Amino acid sequence: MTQKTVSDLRVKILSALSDPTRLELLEYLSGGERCVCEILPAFQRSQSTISKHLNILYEADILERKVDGKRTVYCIKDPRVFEIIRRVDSLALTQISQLAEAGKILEKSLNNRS
Amino acid sequence: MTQKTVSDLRVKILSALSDPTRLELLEYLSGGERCVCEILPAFQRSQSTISKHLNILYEADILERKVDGKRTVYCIKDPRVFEIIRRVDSLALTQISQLAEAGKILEKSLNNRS
DNA sequence: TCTATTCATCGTCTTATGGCGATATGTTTA
DNA sequence: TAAACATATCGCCATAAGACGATGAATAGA
Repeated sequence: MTQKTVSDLRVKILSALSDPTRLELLEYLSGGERCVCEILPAFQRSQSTISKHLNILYEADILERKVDGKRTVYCIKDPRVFEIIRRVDSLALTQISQLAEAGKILEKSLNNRS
Repeated sequence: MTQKTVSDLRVKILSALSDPTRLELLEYLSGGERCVCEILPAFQRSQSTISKHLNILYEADILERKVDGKRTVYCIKDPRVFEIIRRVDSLALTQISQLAEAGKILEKSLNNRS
């Protein structure tokens, strides 16, 4: 039995989330389940690349997969994944505003110097 | 000006979080600020490796750094990073329990088959 | 000023990751 | 059963990432 610890799984989940294409895939799937043939035209990546990304999300237990005839349909397994992403976005937004703040202060001191 | 979008930053944050050593570093720093010479003996990694990991967390704006004499002190910049990690853990725990559930069902059906 | 301490950075190696085209597999449809 | 379709997988390449020891730069103390 391949004993999986929470530590292993969380690294796997976070790794799966740390790619721009995969984050876009999740956003795309937030609208509901989609088969690969719907997903493909929405992304400027080769079929093999998209398939690989979907599989990484599936292996991380983030996506669910069901085969329906000759189609394969993917969907979000647990919507809490979006809560995680939203919290990360929130952190990122704070970082951006702090950067902007620092920029203003720098600008001001440069003006005063002249 | 290197324009940073939220998308760029969130990938950077998530990438920084997707490594077991760095997650351990964050846990270690959850107890408060620590200088590198305190951190080092707590980890079985070379000094250069730890330094690099700390820098990745710093570059992702997750850690703050202040130089104090010949020491460098690191601390958590925004405690919300732990909320993110806790949510990921929560997802991971759900996955584990679902795995355990599936295991039981499989076991049962194997017993019935005999 | 010489030495020790603390830490970052460099160079190198090995492995992981993302990308693609080509091929394989399974499923409908003709 | 052959052809067409939908996906997964393979093999390859290029780049990124993690690890380490060695070196460099700054500070503190003798």
